[in-house]
Amino acid sequence: MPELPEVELVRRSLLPLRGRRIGSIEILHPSILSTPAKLLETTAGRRIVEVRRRGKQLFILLEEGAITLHLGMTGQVRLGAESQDKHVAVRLRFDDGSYLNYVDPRRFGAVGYATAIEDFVKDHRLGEDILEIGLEPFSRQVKGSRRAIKTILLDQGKMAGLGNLYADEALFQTYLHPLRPGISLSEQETRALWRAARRVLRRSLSVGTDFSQLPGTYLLRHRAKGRPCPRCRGRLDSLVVGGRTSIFCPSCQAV
DNA sequence: TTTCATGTTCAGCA
DNA sequence: GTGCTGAACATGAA
Repeated sequence: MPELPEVELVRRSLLPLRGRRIGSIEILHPSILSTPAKLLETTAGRRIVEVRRRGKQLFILLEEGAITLHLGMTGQVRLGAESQDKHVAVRLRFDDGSYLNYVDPRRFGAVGYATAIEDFVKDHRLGEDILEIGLEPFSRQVKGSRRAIKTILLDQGKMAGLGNLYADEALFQTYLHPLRPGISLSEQETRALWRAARRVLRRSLSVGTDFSQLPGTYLLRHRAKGRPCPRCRGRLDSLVVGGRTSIFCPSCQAV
């Protein structure tokens, strides 16, 4: 599921929950809890007022406090009936008898309780949302570091929302090698990257994150080592940066 | 059977 | 303090 566009779709799907009151909370896989179960259970009886997102992090705002939700690598939200899936980690029952099932086979996700979004953002050092960040702060983050640009883009404390796939896409569209030190980017390259990152996320959102509906020139449609680059037909290559596999075109994205 | 995966965090080390 | 690597978490798909 989870990079910014996928999480944003989940946020939108949760908006109809506004106004509903939480009846009870069932915790089936406690290992995904990021705060004590007791805290989460105190939300029983409270009404949902809004659903917000910052990067890949979701906040279900209540009359008081918020339920925090991160989809990890395989998290899914299923609304409606009570799911019997063995991977349901947390289940909320609402006053109208409907359910929110949080399903997460790998259990890398996290569900918890926060008093306020601002506290959570501070505690988890979450950077500004990549769709919200202005060119100036983006540029400061990029040019203020000697680290590989790919690593900077993935650092949720610098800017929140880009994951491995969309970071590669933004670099591909900007002809930048993933290992280029942030500090080495020109003004022009930095601006192009800022634009590309936002463009790519919005475009994916506009097609409901269905990659097959993205333009054929997108790297996302061809992400595999050895396959032809959609621009120059050269062979795509891979490289591990910051522990993640980067797919790039060695000829379009020269160091 | 083995490898790899759209994420995050932490220990260890230079 | 900076920054890199590897491991850990747990499961399923190729």
